[in-house]
Amino acid sequence: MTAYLLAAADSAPGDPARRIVVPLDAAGLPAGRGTEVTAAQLPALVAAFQDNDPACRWVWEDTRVSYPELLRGGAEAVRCHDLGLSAQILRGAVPQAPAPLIPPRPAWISEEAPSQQDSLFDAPKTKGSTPQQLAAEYQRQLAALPQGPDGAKLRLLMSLDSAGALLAAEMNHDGLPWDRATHEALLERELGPRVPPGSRPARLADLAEQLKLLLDAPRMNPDSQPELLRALRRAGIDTASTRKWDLMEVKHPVIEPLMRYKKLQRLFTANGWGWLDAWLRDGRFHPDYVVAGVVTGRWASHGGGALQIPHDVRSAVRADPGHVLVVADASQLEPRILAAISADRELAQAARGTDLYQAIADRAFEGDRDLAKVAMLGAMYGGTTGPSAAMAPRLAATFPRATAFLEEAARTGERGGIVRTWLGRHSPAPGQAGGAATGPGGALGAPGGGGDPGPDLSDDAGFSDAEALAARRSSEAQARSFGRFTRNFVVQGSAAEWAECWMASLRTRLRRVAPRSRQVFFLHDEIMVHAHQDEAAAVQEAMTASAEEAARLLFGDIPVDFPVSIGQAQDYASAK
DNA sequence: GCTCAACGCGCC
DNA sequence: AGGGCGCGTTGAGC
Repeated sequence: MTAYLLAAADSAPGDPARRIVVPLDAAGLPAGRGTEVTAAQLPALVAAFQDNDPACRWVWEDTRVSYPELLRGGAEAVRCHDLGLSAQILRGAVPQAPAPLIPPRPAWISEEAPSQQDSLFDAPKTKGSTPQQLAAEYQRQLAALPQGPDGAKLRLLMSLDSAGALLAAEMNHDGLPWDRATHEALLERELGPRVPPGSRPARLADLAEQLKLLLDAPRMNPDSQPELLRALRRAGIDTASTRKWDLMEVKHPVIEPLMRYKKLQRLFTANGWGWLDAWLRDGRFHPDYVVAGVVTGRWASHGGGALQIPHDVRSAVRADPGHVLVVADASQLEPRILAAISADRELAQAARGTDLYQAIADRAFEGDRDLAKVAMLGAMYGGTTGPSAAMAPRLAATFPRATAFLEEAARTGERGGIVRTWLGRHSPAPGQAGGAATGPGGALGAPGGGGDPGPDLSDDAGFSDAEALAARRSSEAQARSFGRFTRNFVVQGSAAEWAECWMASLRTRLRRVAPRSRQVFFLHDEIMVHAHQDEAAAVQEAMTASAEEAARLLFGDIPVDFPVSIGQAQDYASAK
């Protein structure tokens, strides 16, 4: 298999941007001078290379920069090696390796203002990497992979993220078919006619007036959480917050209309007419996907909340005439992944067949499926309270290897350690993780080892005993929080690898068996294909076959099933 | 005028 | 005292 490096060529100021394609040998070294062409000529050249060499791989710095230009020119890459994503994988996995020769990739790239980005193809004004630098980085990455199975897994992980990046660019290019009329009819039915910016639609205005009356708070703004909370308290409602969850416990005439207000307000602000104006182009929604944008390796997205489309709004996702939406999701993916990565034979047995939770229930919970589900989810998320905690011992007795695997991951995190997914993606070090998982210790210092109570701060000037105790409590709470993070990381991250493998396998398969059908959406454990009606059956078969291939590629021949449930319909809401 | 944190809720 | 996200609003602070 040949690899070709695709990079921006040096060009003199004022010259049109040029691209260069350099063949690489097996070691990743340039094998020749390469071919230099204009941007407009590039898609045809890429297609010609692939016709000659259908198994070739394109090596480039950032798929999000290089690939859209090819897609716009009508060319599709068969496979690629994304140097940025691969460097990101290596950075965590092979800390002793030399530093990358290219700068870290930006979190995301704005399509609206590409000229303001330091992107690869903005040459010559920006300091883009040279072909020589990129070839050297490719060589460095191949050399940094350890020998043996760990290296092979990391290599597979790089391939998967790279394939994901190709698909992400393709799905962004094609867009998700979206019917504005259906969406607008839904908005009008729920909210009333569209109103000018700055005012509330009729239904929201009515409900707001009702809330003010019921709470006897004529000046209250229900969109202001502090004002709402004060008004609720004044009305004698004892609630910890204005959260839906807390309010459900309360008995008061205001609760029902308040819940309705919150739901409609959410629809209005997150997926209302403004959303349509901002994100819909020519009947398609074009979200920016960020491959491995989540620390666990899951995809993230920017713009329009692509991964949080509410169920009610999904009816607006509609197939074109002559097409159908085929939607598949992996059933109970995470516990099945747990069975595979922990090699728990009993859990693997339970994972044969389509209803894993019932099988767990039959083994450990006298057939109580709900209890089994709560217990299993609690074990994977680190639940420490309620029924999930109460059922933990029974789960541990029945599935000792799986529970020990999770406990080990949690203890590693509590010590401030690092865990890895099945293919070797590493968790961030404590304090490196973005968001809530800030790691144990924090500014007060991580606990040194398991059981270490931490430094005695009471000797330090300015700390009272009470402050020292509070600091220690906070430090221990942070350690437990990081333990829950690493506990979940190993499962969520490995599941993301399986799903990306499933998705990449399907991408290859569809080009063979359903060339007029396109993958248009990917949501953690769910794939949507906009299928030509003549190909819908072939798409379904491909989805099942790809799931089997993903399991085999990741885990080999193990006795764990990964069933996918598939539905098809004209719209997304009906297809699930 | 801007940025940022907190809150709350949508998805898995 | 349950993991991971994105995003809209409000309100505080600069």
